[in-house]
Amino acid sequence: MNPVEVRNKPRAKSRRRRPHTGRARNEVARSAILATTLELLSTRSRFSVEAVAAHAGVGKQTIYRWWPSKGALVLDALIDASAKDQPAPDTGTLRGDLRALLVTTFKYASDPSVSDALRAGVTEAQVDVTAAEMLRRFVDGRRGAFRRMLDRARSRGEVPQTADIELIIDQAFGVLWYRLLMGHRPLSRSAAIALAEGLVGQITACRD
Amino acid sequence: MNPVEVRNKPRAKSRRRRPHTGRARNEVARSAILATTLELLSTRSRFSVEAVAAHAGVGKQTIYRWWPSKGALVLDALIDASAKDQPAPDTGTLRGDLRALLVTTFKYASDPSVSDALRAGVTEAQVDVTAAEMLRRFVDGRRGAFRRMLDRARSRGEVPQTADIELIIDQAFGVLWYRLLMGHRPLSRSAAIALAEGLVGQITACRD
Amino acid sequence: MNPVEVRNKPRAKSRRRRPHTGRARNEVARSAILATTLELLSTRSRFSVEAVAAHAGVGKQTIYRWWPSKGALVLDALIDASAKDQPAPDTGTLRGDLRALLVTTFKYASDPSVSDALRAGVTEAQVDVTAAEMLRRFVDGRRGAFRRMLDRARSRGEVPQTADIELIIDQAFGVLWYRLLMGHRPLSRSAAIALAEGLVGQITACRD
Amino acid sequence: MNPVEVRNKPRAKSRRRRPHTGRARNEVARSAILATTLELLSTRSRFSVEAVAAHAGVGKQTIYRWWPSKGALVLDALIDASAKDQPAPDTGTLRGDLRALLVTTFKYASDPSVSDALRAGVTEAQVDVTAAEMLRRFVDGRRGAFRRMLDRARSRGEVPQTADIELIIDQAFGVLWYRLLMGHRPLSRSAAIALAEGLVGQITACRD
DNA sequence: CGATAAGCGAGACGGTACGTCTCGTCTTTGA
DNA sequence: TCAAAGACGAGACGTACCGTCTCGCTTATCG
Repeated sequence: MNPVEVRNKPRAKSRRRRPHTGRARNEVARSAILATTLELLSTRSRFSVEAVAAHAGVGKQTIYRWWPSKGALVLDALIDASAKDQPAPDTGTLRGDLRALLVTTFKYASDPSVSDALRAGVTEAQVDVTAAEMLRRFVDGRRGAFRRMLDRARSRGEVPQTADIELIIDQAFGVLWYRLLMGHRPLSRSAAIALAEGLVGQITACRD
Repeated sequence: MNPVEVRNKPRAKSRRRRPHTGRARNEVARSAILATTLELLSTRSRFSVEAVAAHAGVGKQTIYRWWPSKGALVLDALIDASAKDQPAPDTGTLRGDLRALLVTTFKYASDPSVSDALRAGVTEAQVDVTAAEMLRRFVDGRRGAFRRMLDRARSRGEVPQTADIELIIDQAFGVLWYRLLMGHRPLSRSAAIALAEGLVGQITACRD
Repeated sequence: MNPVEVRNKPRAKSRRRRPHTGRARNEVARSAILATTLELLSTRSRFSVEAVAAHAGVGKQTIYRWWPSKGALVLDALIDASAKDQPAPDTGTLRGDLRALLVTTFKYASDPSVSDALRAGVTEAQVDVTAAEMLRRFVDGRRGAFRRMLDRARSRGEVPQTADIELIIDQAFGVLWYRLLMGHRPLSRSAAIALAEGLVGQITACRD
Repeated sequence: MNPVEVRNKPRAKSRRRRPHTGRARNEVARSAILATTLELLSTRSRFSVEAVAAHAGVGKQTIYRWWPSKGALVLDALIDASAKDQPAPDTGTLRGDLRALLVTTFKYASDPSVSDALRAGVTEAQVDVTAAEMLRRFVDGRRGAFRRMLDRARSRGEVPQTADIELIIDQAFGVLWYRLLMGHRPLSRSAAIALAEGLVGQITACRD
């Protein structure tokens, strides 16, 4: 399942002897809700929990039983969607890895349904603490993959000790989110490649 | 006053002979509304047009007469606030200019009241077309200042022809917005300096 | 409960097996709304749905869920209030019945809270179609009682065939509403008695 | 001119030495306002002062300079319209006079534009004190004509001393307003005649 | 197998805010 | 000095959602 999912409602009082009684959670409903969420986020109409419930053929309470707020639902849909995403390959060189990761990430984020979810996610996170925490975990996960890639390159001697890895990561994802939110320029493949090239130059320039 | 302001309601058909009749716009109300908007955005309570009207001692209609939506108001307050901002100095070198601009910009954006307005602005822009256009103009203005600085450096021979100026700008503002929205790391002075250093390295690395 | 009440929203498609789903209507809220409506109509301050909601401790939507408009609410409150009203007795003679009915009706309509509701009801009905229909039903109900009384007298031979019963009723209620709305003269007991006397004279004068 | 008109706004400060300065009152505007008021009351759209001003090509303040409130305007339009109404003839008999007066009055009140104004007038009077006073004067004027007619008949010996003239008048106008406001039956010529007949019967029945 | 304990679709509830409309007042400008 | 134009503070309108609370039902698990 999805380990990031919020599951705070049940388990209020810890009772040993009876771990669970009653009807089991309906997995069909769960995935219908998440799928509908992504779908409604894509159509640029106003997104509402009410609409998700109606469209997914589900009671509103079934949503609020498992997600504490609208923002949490949006973030969970986003996380759920990105779980299917496969990791970038290990090409053996910093330039190759960086290029592969950025191209993959830009391609993924520029898918209309994903980009709408990303936009909605960051929007909700500005208003909803739970969503903010979930977004933070999501972002940290993505940063982690990036960091592992750079650490691999460093162990191969391709990254000098003086290089500020976190700032490199900030620049990579910064461009992604900035273009996503402002829309002044697309998340194209060529942009990903140019960015990779620039960051390689920046990293190697640190050698001096 | 502010040239970016939305002024769509009056003046549908241009008539020569009578440029304006009726009571003039109340500038006191205008600035009270914008000031209150910034103030309410800073207090992390839910921001609403209703609250702005009440707090500014103004009728709700007076807001809607001049701003087509909540988002437009937020963006105008942001633009109005940033108009007071002074430009970064011309230091004569790429490194100096870049560092000065980034330090100034980060300092400005990390002011609590400004950062809340920036966050709210980008949030509203995701939902409100007018706000999106205004944000776009705001962002373009900022990018313009950055671009002029890089062009100056290029004319001094500090920037090679192969350097992708737009991408450099995206990286700079990308880090700003990314940290602002995710909050994983502050917009510190040292971060601005490190970023300037990295971008200088990236630009000069293009020489090869 | 009240058969005149508007109940248009639910039950679009008749399904046998599940006559009702979802939370049941809150009868406490319903009567609080109607009671508050009457109360606010009595205080001669401006009557508003917003005030009813606030004063009854109820959400505005709860009012609009059950009443299609302000006018419908006013009329329903009026109808609900008049349902408690008891019928006039059967005295055995036209003069007695007529006098009893008019005295009762005038007394009822001159109660300050009722008269304010009646005034508000007819006022709303001039602007609101639903309210107009409801007022019409209310008025028809009252006319019906009057007509049954006259029919009883006719079957006793006290009312000639030539008498225009509908016009008699119009005269009786006409005086009532006219005095209510213009306020030039009160709905006193003596006026009711004099009116009864006059109408008896008019009815028996038809014998010639 | 119209003696009933409210003229409270000017004359705020009594200055002797200069009985009149400035531009004289624009009679064209005055009648345009009243005519537009009647016209807008007839079209069953929502009637507003703003609409009257726009439609009459007049500033809103020009309306409020001469009429203290919306209700006063409505009532004045009503009074102005009914001033053109000619009096019923003196036929020499109670039956003839009564019939003539009722037929005339019903005919006048059933004119669509007049009936809409009457309805609006009584509606406004329920909410607006000035309108209420004006309606009262209007109603008293009409009652006066009726009363003079009955007094004439009484001096001819056609009306016994015991007859309650005010109640007779209440019945006549009561039927008018009641039908006007409830709309259950039209203000037809035959109804006027039947009512006249009934009231004659009622008056003469008092002789016993 | 029956009792108990959830989960579920449906939908009413108290609220908050939206963006619109109109009231009656105030102010500017041209005639 | 008047009148048109129109901005203003105020406040109600009716709608859209929020997140919560029932209702009557269905479905697991345990004793």
